[in-house]
Amino acid sequence: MFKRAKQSRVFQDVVEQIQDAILSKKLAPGTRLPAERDLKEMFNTSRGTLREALRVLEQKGLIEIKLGVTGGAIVKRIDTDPIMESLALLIRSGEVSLGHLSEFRIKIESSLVELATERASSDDIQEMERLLAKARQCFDNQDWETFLQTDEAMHTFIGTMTRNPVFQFVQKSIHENIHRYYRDYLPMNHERTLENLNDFEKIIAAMKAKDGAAASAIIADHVRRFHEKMTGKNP
Amino acid sequence: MFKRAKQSRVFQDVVEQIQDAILSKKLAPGTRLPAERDLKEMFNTSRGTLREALRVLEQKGLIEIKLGVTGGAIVKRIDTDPIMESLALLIRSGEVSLGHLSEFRIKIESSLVELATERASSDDIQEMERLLAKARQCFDNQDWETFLQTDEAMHTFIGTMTRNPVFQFVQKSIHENIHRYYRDYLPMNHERTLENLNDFEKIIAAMKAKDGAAASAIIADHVRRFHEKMTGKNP
DNA sequence: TTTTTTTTAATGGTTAAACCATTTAATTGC
DNA sequence: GCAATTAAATGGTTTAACCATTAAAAAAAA
Repeated sequence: MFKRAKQSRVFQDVVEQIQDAILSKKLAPGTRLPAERDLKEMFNTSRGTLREALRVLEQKGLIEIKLGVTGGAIVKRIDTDPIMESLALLIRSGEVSLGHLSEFRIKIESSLVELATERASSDDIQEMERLLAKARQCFDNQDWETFLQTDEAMHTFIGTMTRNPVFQFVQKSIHENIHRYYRDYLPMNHERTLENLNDFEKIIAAMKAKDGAAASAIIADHVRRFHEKMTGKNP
Repeated sequence: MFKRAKQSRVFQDVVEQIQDAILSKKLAPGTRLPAERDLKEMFNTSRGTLREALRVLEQKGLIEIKLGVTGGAIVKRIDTDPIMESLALLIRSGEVSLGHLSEFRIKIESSLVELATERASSDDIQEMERLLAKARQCFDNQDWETFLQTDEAMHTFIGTMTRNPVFQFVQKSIHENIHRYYRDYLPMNHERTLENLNDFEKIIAAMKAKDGAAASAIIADHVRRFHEKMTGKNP
């Protein structure tokens, strides 16, 4: 029913105070906290304990610590990096497999493309075309590493087009982690590259026509082919 | 192109060594690391620096630190708690709104229920019925707090039924964080409670019939009603 | 003997003071 | 003016001691 009341850990109290100040916008991103030697006085603690608190805040992605005379703890804008780092740990530990990830991707990515199509501005579509053109160039140059990067960028950008940060971070997490395997397990080849290019061309066309259902169907098929190859190779 | 080679931070090196040992299963969950005073000798560092490393590992969810004579750093089984903590930070900071979350939920939850229906064992369905019965009891007793808990447990359990940890953690994250708002903004009332009970009754029936499409349609409607009420009240 | 209480020892948590390494700004010398 | 040097502030690290918590061992009581 109840949890223990007080952890008897001073550094936790310091973490909570600074975290609350950041979350309540009392400390804006970019703000520099006082120097360790000053903070330790404010919190009436030792420097070691204060530093443990700063370490935790840094790991949470709330502050960034810089060296040198103008250095110190700077309040960061909260982003999805810590989530992605934790997800990467789950994957590295084997708790989550590539099969799990790509199964999830089949379900989520068609919904995501549909939403992106509804909300796409003409600028968004231009950006997609720019990325596709870049991917084509990589194909011509046989620069598969940059091709993979551009492929990831296209998927991530579709996430951005949803205007919903939840979709954005899910999409970014999934693709960042899938591409890690991708590079390791799948030697790039021309067929796959062409498949990808053709798929994206069709998706952009559907987006221009505001045909969410069509865009959704194309990406579903695109992802399913990928899933089958991956699970076929890594059962 | 390149990142700076060495951070000149000793504790980072300690973090990486221990993290790698855990991820490569050289240190199994439940293993107790040597005492701080021994570890500091092994890494040839000071206790303060070593403790900063342990703090980071603790925050990453890789170890748990206990007090007392049998205490110390114990290797944890990696789970989704750190991801959910980070997501909660994103939400608290305002980077993610309830509208964002529930829009995502509409898209994901029907896929999730469909998958759960495909994979449901008879034990799973029994557990769902047990949870529904508990929810009914809360309704009779007008115990809305426990009702909300049970509602969350049912949604989370549907995630478990997918047998896919990605769906599980997404479902758990979403609902844990939605219910936080739920409690704050929506005074519980009989209509909503009855709606929820009826929805779950239908979903369980569809699961028994292995009718994923039906189960999916019911949950989609269930979530959509919730989304409309929430976005209506929090525009 | 069994139970309760006390003691003990190992562990993490904290403090203090000093020194090292990095970085930028101020100073110096040309 | 410009380059080299110096100085100062900051985080990073070390050391040595003490405090607080916990569970096992020992002692006392029943």
